[in-house]
Amino acid sequence: MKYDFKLVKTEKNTKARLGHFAYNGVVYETPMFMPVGTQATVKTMSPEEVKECKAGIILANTYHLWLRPGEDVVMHAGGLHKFMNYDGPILTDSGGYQVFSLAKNKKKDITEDGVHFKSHIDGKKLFLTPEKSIEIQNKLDSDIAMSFDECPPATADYNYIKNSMERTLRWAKRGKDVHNNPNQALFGIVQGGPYEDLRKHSAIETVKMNFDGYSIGGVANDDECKEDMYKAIDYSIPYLPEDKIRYLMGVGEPIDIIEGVIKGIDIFDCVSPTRLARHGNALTMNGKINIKNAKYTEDFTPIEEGCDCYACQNYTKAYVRHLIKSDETFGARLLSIHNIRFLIRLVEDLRKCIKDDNILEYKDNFIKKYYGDVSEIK
RNA sequence: GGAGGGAUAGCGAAGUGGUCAAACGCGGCAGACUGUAAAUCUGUUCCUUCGGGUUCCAUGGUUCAAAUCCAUGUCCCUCCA
Repeated sequence: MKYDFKLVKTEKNTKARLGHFAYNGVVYETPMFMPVGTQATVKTMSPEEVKECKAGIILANTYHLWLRPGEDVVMHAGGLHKFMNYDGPILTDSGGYQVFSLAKNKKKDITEDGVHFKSHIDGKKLFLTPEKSIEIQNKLDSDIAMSFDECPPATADYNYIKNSMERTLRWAKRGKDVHNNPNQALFGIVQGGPYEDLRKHSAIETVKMNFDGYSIGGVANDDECKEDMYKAIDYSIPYLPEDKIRYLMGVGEPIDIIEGVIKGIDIFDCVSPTRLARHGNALTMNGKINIKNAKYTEDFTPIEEGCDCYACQNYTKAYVRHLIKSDETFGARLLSIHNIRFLIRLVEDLRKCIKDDNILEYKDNFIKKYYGDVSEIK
């Protein structure tokens, strides 16, 4: 395995953990936020810009790269790192989430063997199995592969989630059995919705298979409330080993990252910083702002006062607003840089809090600043 | 000088007697976005004290009823001299 994870410290008042993730001679600290680059690119950003934001691991997606350009093309290019020119660690998602998100309103057929569904590009019939997902990820040559799981919708009932979770366990075993790349870590995924018994069972059984790391999935789906997400974490964490990385999949919002860290999560990923950026929104410690709003027309201050990112160091809200309103790609790029850097600054703050044992105080102050006087957090 | 065509909301553009305060696109204003089918999607966009009021170049006319028909004027475009 190319990386080494060490738990360094646990915060005094919570379960928050400080860890060291060593990769190719570089030590990255956890908690960490991982930018998402589904199609082997963090949308609008160059790898150099991603690194300037002090990113560590980034994500790419098995499903998308399988369809286009095809895993063999990436393999012939010399693997994902060479293909996309990123020498930091890369994690590939298994495609399990795409079965849920792409086929949400379309026909799909989830069987014991795998999932039949249709390509979002040309409608071609596709069949993805746990073995196939691992095989593709092997060819992509990511550093961390994810098990192929099912991500049931938040609206699913207990029985559906129970059956789905049990199938995900069988799929995890099948994936692990065919995974034989010593240079690639393989993570298991805990499912089970917001139910304590299901999460517990899923966590215990997944850990028995001895993966290199564990993630909590099926969280932050459409319609899911924060309480259910927090339950999913609380019900899973006690059964995960201390010495392995814990990954909360698809999260997220700044407050959820803070809660996740407090509950013992080490790494996070989320599309929101880059998607929000492309849609004209900037994350700041004083809340999310919509740079398109008329009030920023002549606001010649940085996106966020005190931010050390390239966008804030060199450009004003008025300029970024102009770019976004004019549909210029540079605007989306500057906001993406800022938002990625914002979440990474957030986890930097949290790491310091773990060292200083004052993360709860930080959370209280964050909520006051980010949400203002509003007592209710949506 | 002659022959045609046209003027519709901020802009472009449908509509050619009533169901028109007027499709649609752009622009404007705002909202959503959590392992990216998302540089996407949604709402709203004449005025209003929410009863109603005032619109489709202008003026006059026909009609129960006009953005729509008629007359005149103004401006724009194309073609022929």
